[in-house]
Formats: sequence, C-alpha cells, structure tokens
Amino acid sequence: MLSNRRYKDLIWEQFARLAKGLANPKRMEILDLLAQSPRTVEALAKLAGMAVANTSQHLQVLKGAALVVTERQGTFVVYRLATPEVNDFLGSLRRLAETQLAEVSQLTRIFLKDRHLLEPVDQKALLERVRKGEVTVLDVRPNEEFQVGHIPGALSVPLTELKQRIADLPAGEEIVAYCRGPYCVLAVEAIALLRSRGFKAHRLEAGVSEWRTLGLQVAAGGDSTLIIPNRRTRSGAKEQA
Amino acid sequence: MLSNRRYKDLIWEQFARLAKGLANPKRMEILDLLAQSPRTVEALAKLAGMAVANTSQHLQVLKGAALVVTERQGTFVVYRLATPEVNDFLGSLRRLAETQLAEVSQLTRIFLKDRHLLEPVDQKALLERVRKGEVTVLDVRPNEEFQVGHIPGALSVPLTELKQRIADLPAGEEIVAYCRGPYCVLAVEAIALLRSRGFKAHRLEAGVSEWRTLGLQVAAGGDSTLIIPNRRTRSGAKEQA
DNA sequence: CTAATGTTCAATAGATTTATTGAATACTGG
DNA sequence: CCAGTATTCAATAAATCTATTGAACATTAG
Repeated sequence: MLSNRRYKDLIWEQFARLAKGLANPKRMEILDLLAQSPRTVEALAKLAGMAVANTSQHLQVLKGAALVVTERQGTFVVYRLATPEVNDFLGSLRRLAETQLAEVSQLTRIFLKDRHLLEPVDQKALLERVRKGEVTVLDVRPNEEFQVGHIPGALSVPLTELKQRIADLPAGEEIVAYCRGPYCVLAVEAIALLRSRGFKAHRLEAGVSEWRTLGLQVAAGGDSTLIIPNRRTRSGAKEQA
Repeated sequence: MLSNRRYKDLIWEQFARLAKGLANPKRMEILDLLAQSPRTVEALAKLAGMAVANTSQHLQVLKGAALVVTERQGTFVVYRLATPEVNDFLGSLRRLAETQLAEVSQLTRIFLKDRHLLEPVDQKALLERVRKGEVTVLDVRPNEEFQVGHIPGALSVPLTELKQRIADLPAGEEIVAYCRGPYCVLAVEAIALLRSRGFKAHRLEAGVSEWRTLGLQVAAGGDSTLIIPNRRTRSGAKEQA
C-alpha cells in the first residue's frame, strides 16, 4: 500500500528527475543543438566543445530523463529530442529565464552591444514579414540543419560560405538572417558581415524550433537552396561551432 | 569583449540555473505548496515534513533562481512564487513529466487503485460542468488557501472538518471535490469518505493553479463559505499535511 | 531594555555530480 | 574472422549538493 507521504515523495522525485536532466549548462546546450536536428555523439561533442566520453555520459542522463531518444545508424548512434513537446518545453524554460533572470537579457545586451548590433527591431513585425515572404530570408546554419527543417522560402547560406557568396545576394533588397534561435550567434555574425558590405540586414531572433512552436509550417529538404546546390557532408563532422 | 564561446557558456549556465532550482523533490513540493498560497518558512517545513533550517536553505536556492520572492511580516518571512509565469511553468513541467515519464502516470494509477478510485472520469467535461456551476463543488483544502483563491462558487470544507459537516451537504446532488491539483491527496480522501456515506462524488483533478492557468477567474475571500463562517487561524500553523 | 519566537547562517559529514582517462563493446567493411 | 571507427563503460578525483546541528540574527511583546 502506497501511503500518502510515500506517493508524494515518489511523484515529486519524478518531476525533479526531469528537472535534473536540464540542470547542467552543457546538457542545456546539447538539447538546444538537438532542437535543430538529430545528431551523433561525435557531432554534439565537437559543437559543444567537450570530450566524446563526457558527451556520451551527459546523453545518458538526458536519456534517463526521457528527454532524448536514440537510433542506431550503422556504427553511429543518432540522438534526437524524444518528442515535439520537449522542444516546446525548452522554449518555455527559456522564456521563463528571460522574465525571471535579469542576467539573461543583460548578457545578451552586452554581447550585442560589443558587436554594435543593439538596435531593437520589432521581432513580431519582422516575423510577420518573413511569414508573408516580403523579405529575402537567409538561413545561415550549416546546410545539414537546413535540410532537416527551415523556414519556408529561406535560402541556405551557411555562415562559413557567406563571404564567398555575398556577391550573389540581391543588392537593394532588405535581408533577414536567422539561425538556431535567440541565443545562437551565427546570425549575429552574418548580420555584421552583411552590414559591413552595405546591405540592409536584420536578425530574426526566432529559429526553426520557435517557428515550429508558433504552429507555423516548416519546410524540409534542399528545395529552397536556390543559390548553390547542396553539398554532401559527412554527418555533422564539419559543422561550425 | 565577450567571446562567442563565453557568451554561450554564460547563457546556458543561466538556463541551467533555473533548472537547478527545480532539480530536487523537496523544492518541487515547496513550489507546489507556494502555488496554492504564500506561506511562512515554518508552515512550509511542517507541510513538507522537513526541518526548518533545511527548508530555509531550500528556499534560499529557490530565491537565488528567482523563482520565489519574500516579504517580511513581523517576525515571519512569507514566501510566494515570484510571478504567475512561474506557476504556469510548473504546470508545463508537470505535463511534460506526464507525457515523458511512464512512472508518473503509473504511480498515480497504483495510488488510486489502492484506494478504489480508479475510474476514469472525463475531466474536461467535469471541468466544464464546474465552470457552468452545474454541480456542488467542495474545496477541501485548509481554509487559509481557500481564502487566497478558489474556484468561484466552491464551498470551503477542509478535509479535517468534512466528517463533522458531511450531514449539512445536499444529499441528492452530485458533489465534486478538488484540492491542490492532480498530485494532491486531499480530494482523494474526501471522495472516499463521501462515497462511504452514500454520496455521488467525483474528484476534479485541477486545482486553483490549473484553473488559473486555463485563464479562468479565481475568487478570493470567504464569500463562498456558505456553510460555516471562516475561522481565524495563525498563519499556516495548523494546516493539514 | 529583555525574553520569546521565527528565520538565517556556518560548519560538517555523507551523497551525488562532473570531467578525465583508458579500456571495453558494437558495428562495418574487407 | 580482423581492423577500424563510434560509442559506452568503469574508475577516479574534484566539485557540488544535501540534511543536520547549534549558534547567530531580526522582530515583537512585555
């Protein structure tokens, strides 16, 4: 017979178990990377800047908290978020952190100010214009992530290739760049580069996971890569950090 | 100058900081109690079954994660959730735990089965009937919590007093009892008692915080306590565990 | 002021978490 | 089967977290 007190203890322990999975900066980063696309242990280790064994250990914790699931592909083990609900939940955790922790917005402000990009753009209006297809949208993440899912109509121009391909962009038009979300730095760098070349460019803070959470459609495959054909790459091995 | 890597590390650390606040069963329980009403350290310690110093320490952690705030009232220090967003977030954490962790629903099933209360009621329909005022609704939490906020139209009948006051209840009508939410045991016991006395009684899983999260109005004060007048009690000192 | 009460602080031991290291295991291609 | 690569496991030390204890501090009542 399960006593009241014992039931309570066990139930709260389960909730805390979920939270424990999130209670580490590196695991947080791993989850953010997995929100973009499924990845191998090796790829995650490289992107998060940590040893493979350590990454594997963190992934076991996340698996134990039922936040991620695995699938074997040959000698690789591919990890991904367990369900779309996990993605939505991560979004609500971040929003809570933004409202509750002054440090979050302060850090972002300092970071953007250092890069002379601290000009508040109405993100809601920008999102609406993107949704309506009124602006040229660049997805500056690695092409692998673009393939898995991107904002409809976006062009895949990974940050690593932007410099070489910048001449191909429409000179007069307004450009909007996005990457993995509000705390990803790829689009920030892309905007800096674009502006230094005279483009009128803005950063969309939302990434694909935010886009999806808003209930909007996500495109897959390489159909919007109008500028150059997709390159073949080894699973996650040469992504940008 | 804040480097990319350093910015990322600091940002993820902030998110993890929030999660760390939740990563302990006792803190989870404390937050659940605070979702009902503000409480003193002493009251929380008693309700959660832990030492005062230990409770105070946990509260410092929650305060550090900006999940709760304090207010001094004489020699007491009253803790409460920092914002309504914290309450909503706790709800989404629980919902995620329900979908991701089989243990949660299994524990609840075992608990209810032990008490012969495992008959699935359509909670959505029940909620709708409560909203429309079609049933007699009992709030079986301590009266202090009722005072702070309750479902409009509900009668305050704390579980501790139910036995004495059961004769005053309308015999024929259907009765719905609720307490602090899906993982609170007060209503479960109330239902068992009511049924043993021949009442047709059901448990509403939602508590006040869920009710509020749904965007519904919450009543405050003692105006719905139709059966007996509100008693004066010392802040949380004699609540039921 | 002093006494009483509620809360916090400080020190500690035991448990848990984390990064590192090197070895073991799983799968593929030959 | 063997060799090579990706992942996991096991052991360890350092760091962090937790509950307990007793003292210190803050506020109110007298």
